[in-house]
Amino acid sequence: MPGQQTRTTIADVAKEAGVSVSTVSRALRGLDKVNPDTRARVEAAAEKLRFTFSKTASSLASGKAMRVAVLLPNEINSWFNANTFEGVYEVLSREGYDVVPYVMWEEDDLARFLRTLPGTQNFDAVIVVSFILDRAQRAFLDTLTIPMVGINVPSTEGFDATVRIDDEAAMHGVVRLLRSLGHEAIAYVEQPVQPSPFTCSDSVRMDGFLDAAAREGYDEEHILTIPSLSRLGSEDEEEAQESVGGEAAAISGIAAQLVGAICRPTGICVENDRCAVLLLKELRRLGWRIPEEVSLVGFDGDSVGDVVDLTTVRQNPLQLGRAAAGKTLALMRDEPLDEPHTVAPTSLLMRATTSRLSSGRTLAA
Amino acid sequence: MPGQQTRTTIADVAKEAGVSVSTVSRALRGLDKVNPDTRARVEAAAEKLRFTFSKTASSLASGKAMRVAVLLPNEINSWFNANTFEGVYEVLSREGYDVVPYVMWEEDDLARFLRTLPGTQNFDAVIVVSFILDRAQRAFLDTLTIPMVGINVPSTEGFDATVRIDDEAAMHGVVRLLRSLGHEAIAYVEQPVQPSPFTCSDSVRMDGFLDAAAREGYDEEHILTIPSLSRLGSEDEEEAQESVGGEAAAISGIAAQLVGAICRPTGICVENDRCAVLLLKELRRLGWRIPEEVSLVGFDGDSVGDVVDLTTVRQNPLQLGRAAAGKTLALMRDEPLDEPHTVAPTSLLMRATTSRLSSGRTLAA
DNA sequence: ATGAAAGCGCTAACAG
DNA sequence: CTGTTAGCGCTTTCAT
Repeated sequence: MPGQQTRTTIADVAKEAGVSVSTVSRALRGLDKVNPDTRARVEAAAEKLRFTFSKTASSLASGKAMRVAVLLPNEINSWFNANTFEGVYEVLSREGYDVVPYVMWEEDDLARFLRTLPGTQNFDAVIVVSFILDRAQRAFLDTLTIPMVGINVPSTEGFDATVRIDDEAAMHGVVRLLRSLGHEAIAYVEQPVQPSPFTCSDSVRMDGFLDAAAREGYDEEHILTIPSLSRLGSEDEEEAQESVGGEAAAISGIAAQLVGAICRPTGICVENDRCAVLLLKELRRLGWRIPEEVSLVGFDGDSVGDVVDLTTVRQNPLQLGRAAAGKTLALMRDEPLDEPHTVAPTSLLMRATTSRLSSGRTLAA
Repeated sequence: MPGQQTRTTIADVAKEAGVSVSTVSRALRGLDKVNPDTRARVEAAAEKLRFTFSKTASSLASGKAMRVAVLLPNEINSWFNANTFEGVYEVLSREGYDVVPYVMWEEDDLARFLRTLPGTQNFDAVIVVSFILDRAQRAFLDTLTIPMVGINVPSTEGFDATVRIDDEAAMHGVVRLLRSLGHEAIAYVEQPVQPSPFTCSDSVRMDGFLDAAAREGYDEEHILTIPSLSRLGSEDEEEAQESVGGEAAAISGIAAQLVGAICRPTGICVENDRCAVLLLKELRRLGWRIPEEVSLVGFDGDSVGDVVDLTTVRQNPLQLGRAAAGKTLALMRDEPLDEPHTVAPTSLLMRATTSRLSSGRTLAA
């Protein structure tokens, strides 16, 4: 049990190598203008003393935190968030940056986080994922001096760079597909149980669907929407449980709405694959023949869909994350960005949960 | 375009409030021994100046980094890693700690990381997930002064605390199940494509299986093992591709081995659910009737298994993460740990991919 | 190519 | 309860 072992500092190395601290700093950081011999001596001393820099001290002295914050809604562990984060991590960690996740549970968390941003150099950049910022917040971002990069944020305003997919266009593609398959009544299903009372940019998908449906000539009677429970203002706090029970119940509730609909939809689009596969299972259990009588389309390209060959809209959050990180890197280095705001592609993956509806064939009432 | 806006520091607030910096520090941190009036004045000044602390400066001065590192093998985005991380994050972020992930791709990364640990106070604690450390490394951990906490590490040696599931016991349960269902030839399948050349503690599962099989009276002819490709020393660098192609190919390779086995197994255990569902799909495609003729068991309790009602061994990495974080917190606060090393439960979840083998019934050769 | 010195923004004794 | 005084460990002009 040795006493409070005082950490070895750059000064110890300097003494050991017989040079000044500034020389040690230069040598160990690989800067030029250091005599090779000196450098070798310093490195040997550092090695011998098992010295490594204190990031904290370096940060304070240099003004660069070597740290970027990633703001995520609800959880780090959803398919989209986790993949996005991984992409960001991949690029930034390689360049020596720490990538620190911050999960926002309620609107207030975001506001609070943003408030801590100005004035102090805690981060070299902030990457914001999927949040819908109000006008005031976006204006506020403009006052900040560090790079702010958005991923799937509805507006580019306030951001130095953004990367996103085009949800509207993707939904339009889905609606066109359903129409071309002969579906005259369609439905959009949102993820029933939101993990927290946050409105994030997934919610633009439903609008995109409705917009596309209108353009494709569907009238109100032939469009069914099943919004998430939280949208309905159900304030049951029980719902945000970990237990899958709530989710299973919610899924069967959705299935019931679908089955009991006045104008029963035969073309269904679900907000994400995770939800879609559960609904698929439930609907089949209730006797719906998919894809013979009903077509189901997911969204994401999550591997859960592979097992059941779910037709879906694929996106690549890993790439989204990488792209955002690349832009962040450039911005931190004051390099010019040829295209600050980019749109990443999505693609319709046709698999086994969609098929042409035989004309004249209708579901029994 | 205002000039380099110099950040507002604690000194600015002090001046504004007409007090000393230390008073500001105390007031804003909520320490006692501060006159309520003074505190109010300071808070007003801080608010007015939009002041927030520089974490970096605080860390340097106080010696507490308020940051803990989480070391993860291969990727942050596997089911186990992501859930574990989320659990850790949940607990630690609530207490004001930054939780910083570090992904290790090769053995060297770990060694390098560990080397940077001594001497400098970059982290207040380190949480290590699933790594197998050699004797020298474990001994090294003992020399460190900050808390080291392990999750699913094979040996408690070198760690101040650990949380783990009992893989051996769980595998024993699986083997007993298969035996009781009447399976006389059994197989263990490892995840074919490892994301990186890392050996992490998942590999103890196969040993557990073999051990259990021996104890339950299976002889070598009736045990088939299909180790991961990387174990076989296949050095194809192509394999670590992102494309699912490699994985799909690997799965069908496994299926082929199973189908072509001299003593065809009817009870199969797969390292994890993700892999299991893919294999399930492929085996069914090849005409195997599961569970009527063959039983399949996964591992994890990943929600991918829900869709196909996969029988599996459930574990709860979220809880593992929370538990580890709790211990970490206690250690950082020098609180005593009543039980430094704990084992979390797993449970066998019987679903639709296992069933009793009708006696006398055999697969056609 | 190297050293001396002045901070970076804050905390933590120690006085008062 | 509040102010004074030293640093925390490193980077960075500015000399030399």
